[in-house]
Amino acid sequence: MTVTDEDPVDRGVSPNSHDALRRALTMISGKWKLEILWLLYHRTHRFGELLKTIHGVSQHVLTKQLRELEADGLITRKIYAEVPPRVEYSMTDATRELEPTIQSLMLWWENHGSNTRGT
Amino acid sequence: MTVTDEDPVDRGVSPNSHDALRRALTMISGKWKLEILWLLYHRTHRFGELLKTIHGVSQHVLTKQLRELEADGLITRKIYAEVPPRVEYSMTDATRELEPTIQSLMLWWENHGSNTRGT
DNA sequence: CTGGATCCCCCAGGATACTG
DNA sequence: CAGTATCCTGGGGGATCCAG
Repeated sequence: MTVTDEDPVDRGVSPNSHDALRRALTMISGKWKLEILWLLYHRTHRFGELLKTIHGVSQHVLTKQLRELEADGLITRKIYAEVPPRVEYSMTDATRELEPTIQSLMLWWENHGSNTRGT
Repeated sequence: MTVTDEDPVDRGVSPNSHDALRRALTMISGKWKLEILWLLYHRTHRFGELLKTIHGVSQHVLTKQLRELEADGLITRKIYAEVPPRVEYSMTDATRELEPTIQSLMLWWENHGSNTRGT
């Protein structure tokens, strides 16, 4: 320990780690992203399914969030060139490996976070 | 509302977990919160120290983020009734226990997140 | 069915100035 | 030194309509 206020390395991370962290958080901080990922953890979903299942989200926003998740490599978008268009979204390896972290956060929340400002 | 057509898979979580999760994420999603927490992991800091160390943040915003963190029980604010006002911020138990989760997220980022958009 | 294009609202966050 | 009080802007997210 002996953290002399000048020793940036002590937990095995670089000084700018919080910066990378912020980006990581941003990737999953969209209002519906967690719910989307959650559904995709179970199985592949079509756009319409997501729209129906996630109550309260509009196509516009859902599309946007999906696009962002895709750009961040968190989900895969597969388009079927059929007459009634069909698009399926599924998770990626990255998403799957993220799950333990999510679990970790959830556990923490249950222990410490849920009893503060309940706004 | 419960999950609809899929089996209650269970990764040890309740149906509405994504909701709680979002709140947990929100708690640490402020633009400077991670950096603040990071500094407080090392040691207690005064307001002025944080303001100087965290480049780019204004008093206004820093104050706001600190207030939010405090309201969420992530930091402690101690005021010394001295002539030159002194206020010290330090982390709480909750914060300390959150660290592994943060580490987990960081590791994930290094493995999967850093090679997508953003560089 | 999927998902653009528009318009709107709200608020986190930035800049600046003023006090106890 | 620490913290308010204003004012301002960008962008996330909502609603609605149009299109391939």
